[in-house]
Amino acid sequence: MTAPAARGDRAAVTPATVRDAATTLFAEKGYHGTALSEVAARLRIRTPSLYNHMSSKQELLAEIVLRTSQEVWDEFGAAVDGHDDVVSRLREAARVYALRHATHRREALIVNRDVASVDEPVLSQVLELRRRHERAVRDLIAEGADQGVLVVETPRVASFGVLEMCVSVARWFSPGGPLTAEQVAEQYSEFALRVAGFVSAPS
Amino acid sequence: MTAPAARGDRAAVTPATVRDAATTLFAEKGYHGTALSEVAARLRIRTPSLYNHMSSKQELLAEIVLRTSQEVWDEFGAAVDGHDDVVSRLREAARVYALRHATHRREALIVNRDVASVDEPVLSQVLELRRRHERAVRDLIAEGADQGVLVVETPRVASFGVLEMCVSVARWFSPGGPLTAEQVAEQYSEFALRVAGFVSAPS
DNA sequence: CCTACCGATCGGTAGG
DNA sequence: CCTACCGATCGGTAGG
Repeated sequence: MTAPAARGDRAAVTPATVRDAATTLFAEKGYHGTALSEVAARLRIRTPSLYNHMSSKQELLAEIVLRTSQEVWDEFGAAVDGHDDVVSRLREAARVYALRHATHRREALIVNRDVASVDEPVLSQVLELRRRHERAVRDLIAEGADQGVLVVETPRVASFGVLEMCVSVARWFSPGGPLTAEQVAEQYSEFALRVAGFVSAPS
Repeated sequence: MTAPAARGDRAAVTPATVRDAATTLFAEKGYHGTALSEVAARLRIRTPSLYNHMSSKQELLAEIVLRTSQEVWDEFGAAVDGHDDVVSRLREAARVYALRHATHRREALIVNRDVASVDEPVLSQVLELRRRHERAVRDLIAEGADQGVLVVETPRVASFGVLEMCVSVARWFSPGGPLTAEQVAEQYSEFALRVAGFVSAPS
């Protein structure tokens, strides 16, 4: 346990910097595996000082998870907007979802690992946003199957396959790797169409 | 905190029943989110009595994770064995991997959530087993691409897509749902071939 | 932003 | 298998 450094060595602490430090540590060690003393140490302050910028550890988690879930739903809407055909809508939905999981890896890992630790009433809000997103993608695939442009046995299974494949980008992608987040998202949007049974040259 | 029930109300406690109770709770609440007192309560005994059947909480986690990782690698070997062509090998590899994640959901959730909490030297053994499995699947896809029976931009990306898609079955599959584990595994093995760019009727 | 401190709970041990 | 108990650590508060 080292003492905090002198004033000049540390940046200003704000609610945003506290949330950012918590995001890094929750992603790395999990919500229950992270002590607030570790969050404080990252910011070079003492644990009680954190309470000038947040109200509780639970609030930090709830904010991270709710904000992320809301952004996912908003991005989905923006992505499918302006595309009329179901294949383009599915492609864009998968692209933005995969892209987010490459560019917001920490938040994605927290949501997928610790969403069950979020207290009510936020938990219900988060689950509702997730359900809406899942439903929208499932409906997209079902619609494509009805139109005959997609070929799937079970839309529900295919939609889980597509969505969870995109989610998992957060688990292996590295910003320092050979591919950019955009390149990976592009490949994954192609994977999504393949899983959904899209054939560019129908027979 | 209720007292343990009378003798006749509880089954015999053994190392296996302790591990099973821990598996259920670790999967549900995470390793750090689970107290040994909860494991004991599930077995209707007091916390110190657990130590007659295990040596530490960490040992429980290490056993679950190592055993599962070893089984994944063994199953992969058995699945590809006896198949000569790369497409059949990939199909069977994906099928058994998806099937395992539908039938061993608790263990899968623990491995994917808490593997980083496993202490050395077990952690290194686990990571080595995972690397071997990943490498074997990547090599399978690369080989198929070389032969021209699979079409992928980047074998590494496609192999992550395939593997992580199968992993995620553990996150949504329900044994009481409309599909059996075998039916889901069959669909996922088809998804895997689609992601890897297999076309049954080559042009 | 800090020191001092709180009650609660944790994993684990002693010793039957 | 239990009761009794340990030191350590947790999230959080008091009061500057």
